Amino acid sequence: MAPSAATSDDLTIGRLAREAGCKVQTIRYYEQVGLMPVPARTEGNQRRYGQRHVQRLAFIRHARELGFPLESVRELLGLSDDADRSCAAADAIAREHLVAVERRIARLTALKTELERMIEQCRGGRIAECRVIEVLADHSHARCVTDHGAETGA
Amino acid sequence: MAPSAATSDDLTIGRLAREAGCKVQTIRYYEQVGLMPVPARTEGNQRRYGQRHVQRLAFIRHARELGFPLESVRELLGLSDDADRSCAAADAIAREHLVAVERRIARLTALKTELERMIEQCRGGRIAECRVIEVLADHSHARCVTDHGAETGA
DNA sequence: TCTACAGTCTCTAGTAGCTATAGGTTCAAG
DNA sequence: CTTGAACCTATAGCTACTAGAGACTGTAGA
Repeated sequence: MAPSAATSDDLTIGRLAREAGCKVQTIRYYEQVGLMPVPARTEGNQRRYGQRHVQRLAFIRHARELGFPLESVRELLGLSDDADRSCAAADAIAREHLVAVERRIARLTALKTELERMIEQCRGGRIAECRVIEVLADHSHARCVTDHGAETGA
Repeated sequence: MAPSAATSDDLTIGRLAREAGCKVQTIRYYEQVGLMPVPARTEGNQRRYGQRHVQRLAFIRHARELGFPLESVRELLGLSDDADRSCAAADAIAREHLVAVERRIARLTALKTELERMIEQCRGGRIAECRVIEVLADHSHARCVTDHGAETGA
């Protein structure tokens, strides 16, 4: 066989980013926090990547797209490195994440209901009679369905 | 009538926080970013609050609990100060937020489906055959339902 | 070989919305 | 007068990036 050029590290960070569909900065960030291994460098100090980097980055990005926090991604990566271990741990991480997602959905659904009620009741008059403002100003009179807790961010 | 003691500014920041169900730091933060008006101070430089502050903070907290970002809260507060204006603007803000919430629900529901599929297929063997790891490692084989975009954070 | 210029480098700061800590001061009760 | 809880300011930290400045590298064309 000829020496495989396929595994040589010849991808620039820009190309890797394009293949993974993420930003160059993001890759550098992953390296910084230890999710991506330190790559080879050219004499001019530029990073060069190979196939293992492509795969690793794909794994990370996919996990992120599924909403796993970086800390979980880190654990999953660690697990995936050891092919013989039981996959119970990976399963547990996925299940936990699923529960978290379900909680967020429930929370957002409650918010949605309340927002709909609020908007529906608005008759489009003056602020003084505005149902939206009114509800916000007075939680008790609004007799909110939920005691809507902490989920707030975008 | 007796001079109303009810409107004098005599609440400490700690008491205000307890009434609003938020942290002391949060109130100071709201003051810093201009959502809460600058309160009176004692000779010893401690903040003292009155009823208008209680109401304003309740408004803010309630809007936050409904998931409005601070920027929207700011606008809503501005609108609520002018009782004669049309409430169309307030209505628009609420509707926009509702749309955002609905988008997030849709996104999370797609994630939920995919996580469920992934977990369900896991037979609990070794990592090498773990469906969870496999799906993460290889997006194409996983034939994901969604091209699940950007919603990731907790 | 020289020159452009796109791409890369490091470092720093910014995003949202708080939360936590440090080190010091004030208030109210005993 | 003393104690201790609550208050003060200022700063850093959280997640997961993203954007920018200012300098350097790699490569294609003349």
